[in-house]
Amino acid sequence: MAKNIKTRAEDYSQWYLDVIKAAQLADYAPVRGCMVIRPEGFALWEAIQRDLDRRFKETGHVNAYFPLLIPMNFLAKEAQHVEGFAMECAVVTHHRLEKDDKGGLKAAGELEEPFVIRPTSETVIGHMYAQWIQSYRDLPVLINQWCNVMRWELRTRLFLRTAEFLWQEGHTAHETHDEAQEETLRMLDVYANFAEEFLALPVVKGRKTESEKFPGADATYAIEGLMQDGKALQAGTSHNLGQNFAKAFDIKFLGRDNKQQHAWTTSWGVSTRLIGALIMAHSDDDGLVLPPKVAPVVLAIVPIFKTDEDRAKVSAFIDKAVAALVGEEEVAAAAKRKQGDLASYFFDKATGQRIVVDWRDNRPGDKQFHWEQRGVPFRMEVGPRDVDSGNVVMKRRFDRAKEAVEAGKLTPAHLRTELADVQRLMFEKALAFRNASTHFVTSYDEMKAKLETGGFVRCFFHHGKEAEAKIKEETKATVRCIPFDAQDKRGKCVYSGKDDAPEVIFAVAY
RNA sequence: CGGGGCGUAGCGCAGACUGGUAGCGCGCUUGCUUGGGGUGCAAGAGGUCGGGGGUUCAAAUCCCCCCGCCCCGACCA
Repeated sequence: MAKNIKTRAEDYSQWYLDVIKAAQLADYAPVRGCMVIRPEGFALWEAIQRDLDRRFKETGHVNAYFPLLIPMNFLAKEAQHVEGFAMECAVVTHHRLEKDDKGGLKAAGELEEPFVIRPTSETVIGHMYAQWIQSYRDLPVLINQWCNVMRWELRTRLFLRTAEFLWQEGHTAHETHDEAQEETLRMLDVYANFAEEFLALPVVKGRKTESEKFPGADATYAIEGLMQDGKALQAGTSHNLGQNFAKAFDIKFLGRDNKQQHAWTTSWGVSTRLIGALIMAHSDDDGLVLPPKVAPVVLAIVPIFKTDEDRAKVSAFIDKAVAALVGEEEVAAAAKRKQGDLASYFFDKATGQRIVVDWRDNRPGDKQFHWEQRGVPFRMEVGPRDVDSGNVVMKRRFDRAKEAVEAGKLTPAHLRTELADVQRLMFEKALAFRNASTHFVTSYDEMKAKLETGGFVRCFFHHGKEAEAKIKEETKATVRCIPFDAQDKRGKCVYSGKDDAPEVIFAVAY
């Protein structure tokens, strides 16, 4: 039992924070609502970036960078957009500091027009697109940027909702409505595939209702995941912005028909919130559990020895095992860059994933907890007994399975197969949980009862601002989406009793 | 912004009511010991007691003002 982590049953919120702390993923920053992403946490973001960026490139997108500061008046140009974001913007009003009479500092140089720190970049990017797009020949524009944004949230939680967070935002411009719609759904698919294949997180794809959509969008689509406490988490969104931003920022081009017209734009994003999703979806009472594809360290080897003689014996055995896994060349390279008591070897150069041997002068139990809490998919114990028997003990983090493996079988192919198995099993486990936590209801009473226990509640519902607000008040649940997989099924609304309502998914969400 | 709570070592806290040498646990450093799931012992380092002012021979402690943080609510593509 981990003594520094509360159990999920005891206190789910505290468990979440304890897991983050124990795995050293993040820390609170000196500024309210902000976090420091520590190396162990940032490695997860890097893995996410690496894989997603490849998927963006494969769908024809390129990266660029737009500025952090946005003229305040830009935000006001799109009516719904300002409505949605104005309240949570941080504003820069001065451009320099000077000494005050108490030996401190005070803001000098007040700006004529304040800037906002970007809460999202539709406005500034729209402004630039207006200059770049003149003809249908300039379309489509398919740009993504990786950056930070700031939203002055009143209540924050590490990774899930922080005042500043890292994300990527794709912004595209197209010649026709249909093309923009196709792009919007294409990127939703990219997110869904990424979540399921890479994060082992099953998601539901669907459209947001009017009251839940992005301010300024014609339509918002999202992927929704289910966390272990039965709450839903929006894991990614893709917006069809229609011509709203094109009109607000004057993105016009001369079409094939020789007429001036507004472009059709989209935007889509995922954030460091995905790290929160990873933790909440897979981790257990012993700490972090990482899907192998995300794990910076795939195998941690814990040597066990008492005497110098044993140590030499164990060390020789481990050297051989590691060489079989990473190759002699990598062993030599690792020896050169080695610092401290952790030997670190690249198992996969393309992803930077490593194998570590923990030579620190701690007790073996300490080391087990150390790597366990960090979610490392496999741990291997090697002691004199193992050297003598020719077997090693492999421990699988995901389900604590323990297996004696013949040393000769420890090949890269074997480890890759094991990692792939865990990746698959983790997805299957999460999927089984989600399916077991999804209920179809036919009455409002039944819906309320199911929402009490958490999970996705599917039902026929005539969505609309008023009804949704009322239901949220009564149950805390919101319409997560109008799922694609319901196709065009129609039925009697659980709330109004009227016929011909579409199927939606309700859940209490983060 | 409304209601409640809290600021004392890196972290978690006691001390305050009743003013009198600033403490405990964890962590950290060093040494010995131990080593197959969080060993044990010993020695040691570490402090503007959130800030300013006041009362007093004397303030972490009493009084006044300010600042910050946390929880509940409002807010949250």
